[in-house]
Amino acid sequence: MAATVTLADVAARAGVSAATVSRVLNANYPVAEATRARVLRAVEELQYVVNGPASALAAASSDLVGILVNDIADPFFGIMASAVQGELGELDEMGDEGTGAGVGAGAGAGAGAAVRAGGRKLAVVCNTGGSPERELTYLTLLQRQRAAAVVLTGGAVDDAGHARALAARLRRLAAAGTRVVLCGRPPLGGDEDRLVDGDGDGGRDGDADGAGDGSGPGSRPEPPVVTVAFDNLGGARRLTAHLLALGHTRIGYVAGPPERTTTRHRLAGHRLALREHAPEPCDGGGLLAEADRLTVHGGAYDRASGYDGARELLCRAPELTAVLAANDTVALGVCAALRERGLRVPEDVSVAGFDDLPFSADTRPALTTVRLPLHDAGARAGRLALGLEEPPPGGVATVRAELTARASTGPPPRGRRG
Amino acid sequence: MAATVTLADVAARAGVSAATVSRVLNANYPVAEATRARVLRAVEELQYVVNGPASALAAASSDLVGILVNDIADPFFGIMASAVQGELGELDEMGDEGTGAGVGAGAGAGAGAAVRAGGRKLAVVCNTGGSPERELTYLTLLQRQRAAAVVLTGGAVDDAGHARALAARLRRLAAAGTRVVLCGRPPLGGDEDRLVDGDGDGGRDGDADGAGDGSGPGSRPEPPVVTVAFDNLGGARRLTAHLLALGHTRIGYVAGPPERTTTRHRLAGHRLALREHAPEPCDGGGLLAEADRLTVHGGAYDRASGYDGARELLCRAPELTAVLAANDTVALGVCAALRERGLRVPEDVSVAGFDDLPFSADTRPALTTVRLPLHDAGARAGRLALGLEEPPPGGVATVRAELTARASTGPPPRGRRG
DNA sequence: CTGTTAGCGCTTTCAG
DNA sequence: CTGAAAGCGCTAACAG
Repeated sequence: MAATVTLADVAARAGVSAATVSRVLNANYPVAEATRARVLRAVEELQYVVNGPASALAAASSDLVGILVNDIADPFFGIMASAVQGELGELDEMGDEGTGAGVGAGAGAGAGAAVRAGGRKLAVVCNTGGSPERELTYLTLLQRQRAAAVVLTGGAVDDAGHARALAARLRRLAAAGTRVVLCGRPPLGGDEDRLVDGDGDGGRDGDADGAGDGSGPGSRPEPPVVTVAFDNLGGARRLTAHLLALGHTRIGYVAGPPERTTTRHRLAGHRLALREHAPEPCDGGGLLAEADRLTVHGGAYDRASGYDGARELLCRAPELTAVLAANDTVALGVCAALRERGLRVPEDVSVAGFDDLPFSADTRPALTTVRLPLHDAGARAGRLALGLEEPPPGGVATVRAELTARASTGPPPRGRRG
Repeated sequence: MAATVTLADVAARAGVSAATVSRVLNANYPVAEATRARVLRAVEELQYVVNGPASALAAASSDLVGILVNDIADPFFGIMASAVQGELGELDEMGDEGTGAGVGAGAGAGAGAAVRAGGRKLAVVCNTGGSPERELTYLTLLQRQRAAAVVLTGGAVDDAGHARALAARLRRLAAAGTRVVLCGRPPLGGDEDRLVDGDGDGGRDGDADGAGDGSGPGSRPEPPVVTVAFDNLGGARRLTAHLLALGHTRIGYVAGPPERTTTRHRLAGHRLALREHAPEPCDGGGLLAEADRLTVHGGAYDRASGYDGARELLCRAPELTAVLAANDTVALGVCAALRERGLRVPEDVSVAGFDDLPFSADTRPALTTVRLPLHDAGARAGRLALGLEEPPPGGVATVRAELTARASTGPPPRGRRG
């Protein structure tokens, strides 16, 4: 176990002080070119690798950026995480190398990587499995590491207790200098619970379409937790409206786990559309009244939930002509269950998903869904996490969820029209 | 920005020494129950969070476990990563809490997470995007953090230069005490290049089944890099044999990026089956001779490569009756291209994938593929990384790749039979 | 069982 | 431009 080489070793070898080596490595201070070269050579010869903990301790900061996801095996998160990470990674190669060229070239590919762990961020993704406890745990771990930033992706668990605990920890993180951004999840202290007590922000977050540069100088208090949210409600509403317009009135809904914000918002959008459909109270009430019976909740956003949910729905209401799924993966399961019953999609039953994951365009029939700009949202979150982009006015950007009608939805079978 | 609270603050508040607080937090030393409670309360009141870098520096070790993946948006990696992480996460709650119960209960859910970041590992996944440079970079970063373990998943780039650089860095990591495990990738210094030079370890890595407490000081030889590999070659061979048995002889192959080990091994298996098919040199030679013309390489393991590849193949050899894809995702693209040409699967052309990702059973027609035990392999890698499981003899375990025949393959169209 | 005493390896003023 | 020195916050022997 070769005694690990330290800064001091490099310094000795290069015949300079540790301070100088540090300055060369961090490129944050002028150093004579000759000295610099000597140091770099020593680093190379000794295969020196900075001791992260030590430098983090001394500098009171680290280059860790944490990305929390609910399910790493789900492309929904994979795509966002990948986009976030992509933004961070782009700071590559010669940021402010000062004297430039020589170094990058001189080091050579393989070995170069060893030396330059310079100003690069270590983006890591943490899989919470959707558990609030693990989420908190990871946040603690990240806080412990003095992470530079944290990005939380995907819906949250909508429980007052956890929401409060989470908000508290997030604010503490932010206060400690870690940038916190929410991506694909509602703003902190969401809908039912303001939680923004002590902050005393006078004005409502009014500016719907802020013309703003948002860099409102000076006056802004603590760096807030910034959010890139999806318009789940709006998307779901448009999706249901699409079905309604096709003539469906018996619409089943295989929702996600009931405690998740994503589930709730999509469901809310669905019901909103239902309510809007018939201006007269009685009719609208009719569809809405049905809604409860036609909604089942799955235990996860997975294929199995879709399969089981659709079977349940079919028992409960064999008359339905359309099934909405919590997301595309769930929709896959719904289709499977339908086929098993000998029902054709969309001739007998229309099916729609949500998210527009890559495979959705390739299923047969191609899946009608609501497109979420996962990649863009993730990239934006990444930039926000790095402080490369001005936070949106109010700290919250809501990105549009676009109806993407494909072949899995069509008019209800003749004679069954609403 | 509330000045962060330190161990000393907690110690003062609890009226004990810093050492005692440390002992309580790490539960690695006897502490009087009363004192312990006092400390815990102080921690709670002060919302203290351990400074990771500081403790890592002092203890010369960290609780970071890195999982490297080629593409985090690909479920292939997501599933493995999730499995690895699952193993690490299971160490949860009261490992060796000593005095037991009281604490876990006393702390309360939300707050509990804050305190106990005890013996838990921080499993993080790093997305290399398939780039060898980024792989090296992440390894450096991880080494910098003195990671406890590193798991590299998925195929490698089969280039002598990179292989050497990678092997070198991996061995250095291992030498520095980081456990290194390869999952779904061929063993280090793989097929063409041993690379185990200068290490001068007298005895072979002898202790096959160390009765070991593992903490064996000093005497332990180098902890080897252990591998959980997939039998890509065997799987591909069985898959092609399946097609051959159905009567196909014009089999197209949309392979992955040419430089990847995974691509090469699968292709090798395919060709092996082709060669084996006809004992007579001339026939076998015939199929093999065709193979080159019927093989196209994609730039990635994605849908687009499948789509483009299939189109190319169709131009080149409209007579083919089957198309093998680099993996299931690629197969999706292949099917899309085929459909576009008005070709039915499997009536006109059979299609098969590889990996058996979750969606593969749900596509129409259900995809014939080769099932890889992604989850099991990941879990095993996780256990290996934690030292929870004895390394396999020779340090390499090869897991089977099983042919999973479904509806997307069938006999070639009448009159076109080989 | 608990306090004291040294550092871990690096960054960073502050002087040259 | 470079060196010297003083910690960053925690852990790990040692003594009590």
